[in-house]
Amino acid sequence: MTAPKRRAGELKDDRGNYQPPDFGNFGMYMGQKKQKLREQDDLRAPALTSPGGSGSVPPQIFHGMTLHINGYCDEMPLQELKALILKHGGQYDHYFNKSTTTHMVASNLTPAKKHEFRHFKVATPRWVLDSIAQGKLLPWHQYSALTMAPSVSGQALLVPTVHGATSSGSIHHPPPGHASPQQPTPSVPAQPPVPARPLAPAPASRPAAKDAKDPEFLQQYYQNSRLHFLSTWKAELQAMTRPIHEELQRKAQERAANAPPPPFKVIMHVDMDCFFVSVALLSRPDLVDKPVGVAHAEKMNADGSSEIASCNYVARGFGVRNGMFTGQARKLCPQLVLLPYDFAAYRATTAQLYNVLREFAAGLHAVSCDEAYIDVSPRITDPSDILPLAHAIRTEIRARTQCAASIGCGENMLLARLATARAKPDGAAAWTRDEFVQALPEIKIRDVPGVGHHLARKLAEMKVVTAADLAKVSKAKLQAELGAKLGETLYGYCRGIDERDFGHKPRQTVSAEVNYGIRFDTQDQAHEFMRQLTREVAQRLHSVGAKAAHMTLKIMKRATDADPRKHLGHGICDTFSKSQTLARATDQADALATVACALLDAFAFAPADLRGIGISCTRLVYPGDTVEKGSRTLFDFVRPTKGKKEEKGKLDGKGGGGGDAVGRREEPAPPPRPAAQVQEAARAKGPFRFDESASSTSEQVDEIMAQELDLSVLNELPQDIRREVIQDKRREIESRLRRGRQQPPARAPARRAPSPPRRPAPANSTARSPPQPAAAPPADGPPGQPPALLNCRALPDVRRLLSQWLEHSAANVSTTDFATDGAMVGDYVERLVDAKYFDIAQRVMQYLSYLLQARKDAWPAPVAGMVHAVLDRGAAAVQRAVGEEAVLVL
DNA sequence: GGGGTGTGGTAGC
DNA sequence: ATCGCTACCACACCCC
Repeated sequence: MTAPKRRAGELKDDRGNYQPPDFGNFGMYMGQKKQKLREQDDLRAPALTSPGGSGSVPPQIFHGMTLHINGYCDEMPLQELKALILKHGGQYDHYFNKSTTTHMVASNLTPAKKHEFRHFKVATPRWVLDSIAQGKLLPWHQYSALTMAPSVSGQALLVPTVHGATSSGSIHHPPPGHASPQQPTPSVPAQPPVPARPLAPAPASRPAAKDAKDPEFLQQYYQNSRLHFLSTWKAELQAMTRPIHEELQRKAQERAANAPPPPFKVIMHVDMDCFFVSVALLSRPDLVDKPVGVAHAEKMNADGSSEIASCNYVARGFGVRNGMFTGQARKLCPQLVLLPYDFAAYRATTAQLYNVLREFAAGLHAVSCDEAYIDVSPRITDPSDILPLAHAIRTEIRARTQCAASIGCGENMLLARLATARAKPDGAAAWTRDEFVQALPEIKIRDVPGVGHHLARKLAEMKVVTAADLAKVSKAKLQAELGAKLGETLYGYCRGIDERDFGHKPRQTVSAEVNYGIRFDTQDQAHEFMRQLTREVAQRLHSVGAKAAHMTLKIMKRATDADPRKHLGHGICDTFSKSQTLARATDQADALATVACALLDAFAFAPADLRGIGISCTRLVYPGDTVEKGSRTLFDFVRPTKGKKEEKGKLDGKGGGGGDAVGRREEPAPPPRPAAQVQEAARAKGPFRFDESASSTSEQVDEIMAQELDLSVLNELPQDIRREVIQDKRREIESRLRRGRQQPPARAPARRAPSPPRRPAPANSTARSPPQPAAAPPADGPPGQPPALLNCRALPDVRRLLSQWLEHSAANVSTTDFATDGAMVGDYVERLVDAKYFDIAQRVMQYLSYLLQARKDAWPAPVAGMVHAVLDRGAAAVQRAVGEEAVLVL
């Protein structure tokens, strides 16, 4: 407990909270979007990225790139430079972010910065301007800002002018084809090697964190871990593609209404070929026909023990494989070229890939950053359509990403997936079930989905090596040997049967673990690391809008002294886990840390034996999530009945309160009423009805509980006693609240501390006059009434409806049909724009942005996601209508 | 037979 | 050096 604290969080880049100066009317919304969502923008706005769109668009030379401007720019105002970048297809990071920023622009860098960004692509503004002038992307390294003479004082301490300019080779970057295959090629060809380190410690740059004792370790580690990248990016992708999938399905169903149903199901499995390497080769075209791998490696030596994440087919020809250590790979292939990771570039390419997919798909299921399933059934009328379509998709992917993709096709995910193996590299293949069954002997059991290392060995013992062998085993035997479920699944698989579908479920787990660099001498160090890790987990919980009611600690403990090569790896370990139900659901790092440390101590392991630590949070609770299944969303209450627009909906009060732990009684269900009356009723009750009643009460109670209960004490109690204590406390607080609340606050749900100041109306608008009807149509607009949202036409009514709808959705996540609801509101915004009610559209969007900002802390992710989706649609509609890129690219 | 906990396997480059 | 993550599933075994 004596270890120094309170610094680990500081370096976290604060991606939120950034308000751009002014970028048009939608700057507010666009600017407030987290950078994290930039990929989502890309995913959602194909019009922005598709080449050959409208003729007036300037050449999108920075397409797929994300630039960050560091410090001042000598040549022109920053805003102007930024606008130029955006106009030419680039994205912009207000803050440098290692996982999204692809290039940095800087006129000059301090020595410390030079060191800090020594591995990064940093070019001068000239690069941007010259590229634009020439209408094409010039090689950044010819404009490297890292090799410019330092223009600030203090560099006398540096060795660099010598090093930086010459030995770094940045200015005279080896031209294509230069790399000598015989020599151990420097492994960082795409980026300028490291200038010499300052002799005196520069304040901004510190030595790389070695192990988990270092307070910077976690941050640095996650920035460099490929598996962390893969996992987190996958989770983000799935969250992003969920609404897209539902939108695609909705559209497909609409179309299906007046068209014959697709004659059969066609699923495609799209997979980029050796993804990391393909992306790396974009900046090293000279290496395309050389053996190349991607790995961590400053220098290439024979005993390198970093893992090769991805290698190209040339390298595979030498026997090099993914996952192999670099040293071993070098023995097989001395001329192997190793390139560094470039996570930001992978992100950019992924976004482009998914952009293509959504244009072709009627259903989308993200598997990873380079791999997805799409349902293309509606595009197929005859089996002979399948492969041409696959090739068309491949062609489009190549055009947009410059990388090769392979596609497998089949009637289900299994057939598609296994067809891909046959399609690779750079091809397409399709399988009917019969063809698949014919091919069983050629399918190695290890290639069957769900069969990993362990299972393959087990099956080999049963003399099962190919899928054909598998098919010979009876279902009973498979189930006896492998378990009921797995046996059943595999029995079906080797007959071409796969029941899986594109189910997109919300996340049930949020976890973080580190099994590398864990080296502690004292338990205090372990505790300090635990605090960092819980801080990380808390942040992730927060970002998905969940609290956790249960936590599991996973420990890897050294099993032998043999820690052969990877001296910071975990080596051979035993793993242990211990879990604990929390006194109440929380997303607070401190509370998580208290429990995690207690769990760790309960193991009583020697700190020096620890090799890995993981924290996993489950039983996630989203605000107001305690509703019983089967209740209805607010929209059921005003939603037109299936199929018919402008019909009145049913009123179903059951879901209204969004039952909660406090045990509030449900309201009796009033009889159905026309929507207009519903609106009247809603108005009478005032906005934020749901907040004031159920969820806010429960949140308030939670809040007070959090303050008044000592979690660490509570956790010492036996479970049943603990439950009693908690329930007593709850009752006490509730009654206290009831007594203290004579007249409920007008509209002030209890909220966590750091929420933005509440404002009655959207930011920029002048004082609102609530009861007024909507603004009149614009002078140049069409005559007549603006479009309505469920009979609400006037702006105040629309606002009220939106606010109720969102609060209700937030309180009923499990039963809300986000796709339908989001689509309905999205349609409304589009109709406003299409009918040229720009001012109303703008105000509606501003209001949504405002709600998003003010309430995002209280909203579960799907609600925020849905609002984002609506805003994205609105923004896209405005762009179409107004035809201005600059407004929106942000 | 309904709940819990702890363990282990798999997937992506 | 070197960056061995993370979500989900299924199971065995325990308790009542």
